[in-house]
Amino acid sequence: MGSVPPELSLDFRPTFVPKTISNFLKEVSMVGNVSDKVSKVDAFVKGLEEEMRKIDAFKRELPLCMLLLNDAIVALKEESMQCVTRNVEPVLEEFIPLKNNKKETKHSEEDGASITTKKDKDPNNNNYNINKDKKNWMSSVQLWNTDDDDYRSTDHKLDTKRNDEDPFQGCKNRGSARAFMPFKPNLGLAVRKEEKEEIPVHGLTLLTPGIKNLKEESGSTGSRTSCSRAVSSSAPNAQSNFRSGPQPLAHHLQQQQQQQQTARKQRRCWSPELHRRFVNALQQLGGSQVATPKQIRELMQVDGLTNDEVKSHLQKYRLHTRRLPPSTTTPANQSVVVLGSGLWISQDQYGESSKGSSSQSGSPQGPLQLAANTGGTSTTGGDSMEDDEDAKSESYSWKSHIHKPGKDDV
DNA sequence: GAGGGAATAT
DNA sequence: CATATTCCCT
Repeated sequence: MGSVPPELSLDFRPTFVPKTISNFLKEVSMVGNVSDKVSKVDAFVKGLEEEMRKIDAFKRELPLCMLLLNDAIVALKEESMQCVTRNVEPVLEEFIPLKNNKKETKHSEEDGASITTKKDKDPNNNNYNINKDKKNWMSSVQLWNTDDDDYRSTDHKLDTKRNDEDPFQGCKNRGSARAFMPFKPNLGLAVRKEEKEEIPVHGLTLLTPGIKNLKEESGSTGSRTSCSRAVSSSAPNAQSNFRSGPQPLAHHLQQQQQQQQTARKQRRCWSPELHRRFVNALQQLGGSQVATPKQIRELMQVDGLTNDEVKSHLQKYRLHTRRLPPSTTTPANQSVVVLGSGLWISQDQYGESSKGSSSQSGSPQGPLQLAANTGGTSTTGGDSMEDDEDAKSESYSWKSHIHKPGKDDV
């Protein structure tokens, strides 16, 4: 951190030649190596920032300078980001449907699944015939979905706020359930650290429903998470409810303990946005095989997300992907075959709401269920992808995102 | 504690 | 069956 970029140091070395931004960009664009590219840009930005700091004292005298500098910085940063996110020597991974595992038990290392150049040989194309029809799994855009929370009770306010950055906007329901989380009456309290009702995240908010389930440390030191969550009577398994009679306290405790033992955390499903971040993080970290849960979690910057959750997600992700051999050519802008945007989404919760038929009422766009879009975006083209996120469906699955490059996918 | 893998629950 | 959580081991 200490080093001063050449642009700033007083000793002008030959390395530093002032150039216009457009020249600079031109130059950078010629650089093949992405990381070089990025570091070049970053260095430049650094210089600009330093410059800005310097003239900060004179900002009143040089307002336009400030403006220009700022403008340049922002633009370059953007550029840099883009380099990183989409160009970063994409770690090529492809999805493999678990189902077909049988066939390709192993040895499918060199599957050619990919990008463009190889069409002459792909022996196992059949393996990868993915259902091109994507039943994407997201039905909401929220970060987490859980089965538990009932949406019907939320009275969406649906105000017209639609920030582009607000992941909520697409949310079917409870889009704006920020300040107040309508919980079921019976499960009143007990919000534990993990189950914060909402967690602001970089413009993302992560909602978790009220209750995951109870789990406390039993006296026997055994349990790992000694989370003392309030024992609301409405555990998912609601066994507790049944006999809440006048029984001795000991009994009660026992029951609680049993619950704790048996009770599991409510399943939370990954929203598209969340998953997008996940994938993004993976890319930055060099692929699912090398990224570690913690790193991923930190990169994702999602509050409330636990290592375990990431780990689990990662585990599954790895199951579905295989690293592709660093393709010889690697033109740096070939797109990666990553699952575009699937996320876990809860399984039931959507359809069945008995009373508030309009359950999802909130969704601004109306209840688009299974989007009919079957068109697989042909990834080959360039870096346009990850746009299929709007499709919503009730189901989720990795396979729905597998993409087969070959035109003839059978 | 973190990571990986596997058992188990949903 | 697929996914999510938890357990076990290192």
